[in-house]
Amino acid sequence: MDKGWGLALDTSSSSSQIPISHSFLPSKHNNTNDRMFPILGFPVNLTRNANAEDSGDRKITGEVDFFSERNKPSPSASHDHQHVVKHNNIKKEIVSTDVKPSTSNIHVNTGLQLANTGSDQSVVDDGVSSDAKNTELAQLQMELQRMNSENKKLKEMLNHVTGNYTALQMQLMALMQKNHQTENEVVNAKAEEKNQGVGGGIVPRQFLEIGTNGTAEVDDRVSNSSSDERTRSNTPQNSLIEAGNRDQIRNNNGKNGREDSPDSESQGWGPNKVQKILNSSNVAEQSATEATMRKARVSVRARSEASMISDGCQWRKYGQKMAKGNPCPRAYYRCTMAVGCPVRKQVQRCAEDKTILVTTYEGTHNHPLPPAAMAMASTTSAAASMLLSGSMSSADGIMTPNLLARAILPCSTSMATLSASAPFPTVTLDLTQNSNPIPNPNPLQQFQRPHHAPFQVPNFFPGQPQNFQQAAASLYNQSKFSGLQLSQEVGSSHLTTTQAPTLQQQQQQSSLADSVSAATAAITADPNFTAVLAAAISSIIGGGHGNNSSNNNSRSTVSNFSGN
DNA sequence: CGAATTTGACCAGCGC
DNA sequence: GCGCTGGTCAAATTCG
Repeated sequence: MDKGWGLALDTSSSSSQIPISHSFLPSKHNNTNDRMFPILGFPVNLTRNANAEDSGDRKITGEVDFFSERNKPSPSASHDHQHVVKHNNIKKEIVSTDVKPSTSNIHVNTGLQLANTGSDQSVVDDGVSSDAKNTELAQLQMELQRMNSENKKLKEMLNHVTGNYTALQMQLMALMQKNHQTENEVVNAKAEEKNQGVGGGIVPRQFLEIGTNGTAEVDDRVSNSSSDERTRSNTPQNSLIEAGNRDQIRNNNGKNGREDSPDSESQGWGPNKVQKILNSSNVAEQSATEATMRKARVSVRARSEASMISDGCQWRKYGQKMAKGNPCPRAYYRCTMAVGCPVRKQVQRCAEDKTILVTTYEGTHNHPLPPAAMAMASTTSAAASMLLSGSMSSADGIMTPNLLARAILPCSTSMATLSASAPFPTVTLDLTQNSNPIPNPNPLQQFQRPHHAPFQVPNFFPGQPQNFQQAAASLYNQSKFSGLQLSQEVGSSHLTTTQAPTLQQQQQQSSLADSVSAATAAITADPNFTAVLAAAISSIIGGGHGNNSSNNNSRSTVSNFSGN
């Protein structure tokens, strides 16, 4: 259940274990076992009270690392009441709390007590006067204090923003889902209205084929609703016999009279779906819409040694077949994160290169997604939307492959391809190809994340690296969840790399935002998608009756694409 | 013991 | 009509 959730943000901690931007983190202090956590380069006891003010009530004794070589105390200082710690081969002296404060025994507001000279300020071995040293120390102290408070503010801001971001993300998902239903109702109402005009409650197939080419798979799916209408009114068996209704047929006429398992019943594609459809035209339309979306497929090619990439969603395998022309079996999975989620995926290794795992997604999740699943879901969903949107309405009826390639993976040269000959409109995101090493001016650059070995990342498995760049960050981050492994080579050559494992928390904190942001930035690079997205968003904002632009587009343009 | 996976059977579409 | 293929189901099996 928790697969892929390992990087979920935890901003609820009441302790001081607040993830800090790794830019502040020196690589040395990476062992959290010692309860030292670096803030602005100054290790501070992690267990301090988070509510403590920055003033001296956070006195930390014996766990304070000295912050600068230049502040190295005089070696001749008395050690009577001092802890002596060694760090970075520098002997540092820390006054214990029982030392009375004095002008020479400076209290740093972070709780540090610097044993600069202690009572031995008269001992100055470098010829600098104690006043000058004290002045310098005071300045450093002030600076430290300022940076500390700034750091604290930044942390709070970061936590706040991250929390808001996650919350908004979930709200958006919920809204989209809700809007989807509302839209279906509207479409259904219009359809019924027109049905009455046509008469007999029988919807001519052409009515639902907004596209002119007429034979699109999607149209078949869309016509499911009309079939259902027909079933409701006339119930001719043969009226059900058309593409996309075999499951319903099986359910109605199934010679085996199979008892549908709760599982299959719960699935949007289960045989009992027809009963639900018969009971609710809204559901029928919704299923039709889902079917429409489901027809659009997004195939992701990535190198992986695992049998399946876990993309943050929960999948249940329901079948496996040997496909023609491929010695590797094809596995069928359905999403089990929510009852009735229509999303399914096929996983198969590439016949030519068995290190390449081809995952084909189909459908749209009808439930909120965990953050770990957001990246992949939004990426595939966006690709599917583009596939079914006006982006397809180019002169030749097929989108320029590189357009989508650039939109989804802007850094790539031709990582995304479209298949018009396939039975279903399919977009393939190829993450296996080497992209050109030319530095990419893409804004996604800012989303580059350091990459490290798969430390503590669940479901990380060894795999062959892909040399895609930062624009694949949308998938890069999800890959950290999913187990797609990016190479160290990638990380080192194309992504900023540091070696401090303590960056994990920072990565965790930022990966979600980066992931979604990167995907968003990448996807919205395409003006066509931007238009679709804008329409979708405006429909959401406008009360949920505009999102059908996407679906209408789907219906109207996908036929251009099916080509069969 | 429940959940997940495996696997053989079933079914529809499609081409011949 | 027949065979092939892709997709799905569900009983049997395995796994945790």
